[in-house]
Amino acid sequence: MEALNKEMVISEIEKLRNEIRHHEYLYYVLDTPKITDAEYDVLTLKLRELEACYPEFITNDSPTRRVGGGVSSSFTEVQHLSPLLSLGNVFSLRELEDFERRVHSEFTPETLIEYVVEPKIDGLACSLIYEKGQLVRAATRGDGVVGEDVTHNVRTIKSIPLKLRVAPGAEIPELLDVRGEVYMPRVAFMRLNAERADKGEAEFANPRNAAAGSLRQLNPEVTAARSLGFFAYAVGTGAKPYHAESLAMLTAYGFRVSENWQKVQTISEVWHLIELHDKKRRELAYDTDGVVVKINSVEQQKTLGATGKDPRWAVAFKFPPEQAETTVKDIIIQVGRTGVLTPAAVLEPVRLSGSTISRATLHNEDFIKEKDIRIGDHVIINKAGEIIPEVIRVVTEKRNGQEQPFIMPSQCPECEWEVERKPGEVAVRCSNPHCPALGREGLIHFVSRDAMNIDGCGPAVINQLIAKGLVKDPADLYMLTKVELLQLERMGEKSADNLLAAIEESKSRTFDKVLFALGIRHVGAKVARILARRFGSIAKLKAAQMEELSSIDDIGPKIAESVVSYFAVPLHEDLVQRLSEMGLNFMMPETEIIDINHVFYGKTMVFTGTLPTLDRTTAQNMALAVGAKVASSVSKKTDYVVAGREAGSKLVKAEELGVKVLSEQEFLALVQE
DNA sequence: GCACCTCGAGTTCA
DNA sequence: CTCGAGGTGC
Repeated sequence: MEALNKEMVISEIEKLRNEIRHHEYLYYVLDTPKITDAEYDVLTLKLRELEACYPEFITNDSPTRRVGGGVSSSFTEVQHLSPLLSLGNVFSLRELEDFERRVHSEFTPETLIEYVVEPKIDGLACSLIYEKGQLVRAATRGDGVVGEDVTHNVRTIKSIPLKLRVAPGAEIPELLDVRGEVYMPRVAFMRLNAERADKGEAEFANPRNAAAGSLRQLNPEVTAARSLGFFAYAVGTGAKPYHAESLAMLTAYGFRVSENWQKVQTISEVWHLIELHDKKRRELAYDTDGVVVKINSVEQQKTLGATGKDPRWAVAFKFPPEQAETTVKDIIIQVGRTGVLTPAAVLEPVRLSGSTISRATLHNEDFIKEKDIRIGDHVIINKAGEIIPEVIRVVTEKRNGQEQPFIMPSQCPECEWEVERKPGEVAVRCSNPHCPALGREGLIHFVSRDAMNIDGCGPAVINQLIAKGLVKDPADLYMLTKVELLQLERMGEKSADNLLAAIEESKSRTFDKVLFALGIRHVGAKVARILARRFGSIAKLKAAQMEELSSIDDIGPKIAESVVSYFAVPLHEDLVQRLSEMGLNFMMPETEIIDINHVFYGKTMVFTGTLPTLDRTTAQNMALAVGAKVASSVSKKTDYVVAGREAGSKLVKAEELGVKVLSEQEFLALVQE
């Protein structure tokens, strides 16, 4: 009796939930509501009451549970199941045809290639993970590999099903990784900005920024009130053999998929669709910034592969960005930490896609010459990648003859030294080793996030420290006292304590960071790490000669020369000495040092088959940790193949080529030596 | 010697 | 984000 009753309640609740889910689907996904808002409210209220009576039957996928979990204090990082790739951009028919040519060159002439063309929503990419049909995690794109966990906010988006729509009896996928774009409809954006303006809060520049800001709310209730939408456009894990099938599957599972996608076979058809999308984009309720063109067949996608970050099987055609016209008031010169003189245009401030632009980089002398940019010119600017202002061209018809051609100064604006331009180089340099710009910019680099990461020490503070004569080089930072800091403007007790603590804390940075912070030419974050791990200590690095350095992978003669000549300067030697006395790390932890005598050092290794105890990534990481290179296919350059069960063709090839084959056991024994 | 990729360096605004 | 330049593979 008891059990029967319980089942009746559950079935009643579930029936109600499904009804609500269906109405949400009709309203938010299909845009064809069958009931009024009031009727919808009645249904949800009824469900809430029922759930309140039987809290033990509340499930996480219930439509009443979109907002839950309360306010959190931060976002955690999550690794994507497979990377969320970014797409290469094309801006013209010509570039689109180049794409077509590249694709066709990989296949025989008679191969049928189908393209799927879909609008590119201007929002932010997210990955939604469904386990057994339930939404369990949502993450932003981040750097493509690791993103931020925004599950609690994404749950509030009503066009995202908390539970996949699966027909009764149909199979529920174990794991599904849905990729799509979270966006804010234009109406919602305008309403939000109006509200913010009323409250005297800063307005968002565009719907995309608003969507991003809304998704990064710590309180999901705020997100829920922002009426965000979601378009699904791809499947990671769980994809079908054809992209078009994956889209159809997403539609069936209850996602909103752009209804305007089409499958075509030629680039001229693609171009035709792009023109159509461009014409129609103003009529849509949301912003689009282009059109995505993908190869339909996943098998063909795999053949094409990826180059670095971008897949070779898809491109994003970008609509021409917003432009603005303004005048060049002046051209100024900035001196960077390497002594390069960089010209910048001072512009008459102008609004452009949400912000006011007053400056634009002009890169170098050649750029100005090529575009013939003169002081007083009218110019067209846009924002490259929606962020960085760029001068596109001069409006020559508006010239009146008063414009001043730009002449690169022959002296450094900071120290009046003669500047030089080496043959074959674009950059003009001030080579005064005591140029104040070098010291200042060097310090700014030293404290920057990827180097010593000293918080509360921005350019404003650095400039004051130099002006007051408190700091001349990075080592002086570690001698600062609170009394000295309090002399600075806008520096109170609290900020001074924080800054001192941040400086102290920076002493824990590892050697590779310290090496990068020194700012040796051609030694960026990556190269610094390679050098730090290869030599282990500053003493060994200093002792290294040209040949030894340039024999290292990724280090060529230029970098080697730069490193050797850096340490040959007494001033630099002295700096390193003092920093070392201050307690900075000039040694790599033992575990991070690469042993060049290790059997696998510099060897190319391929892992294949199922290893008995390790998973493949772990094994590969172990190999990388001792300085091996991991490759995916066997060639005559391969030194070792580590093979597990069901190793297949790679093992056969290794045997053919006479490459040494190791078992997991042998690999482990050798790697741990 | 050339093509391709990766890295370094400089960059804007809120 | 974009450019130039360094490094490497063909």
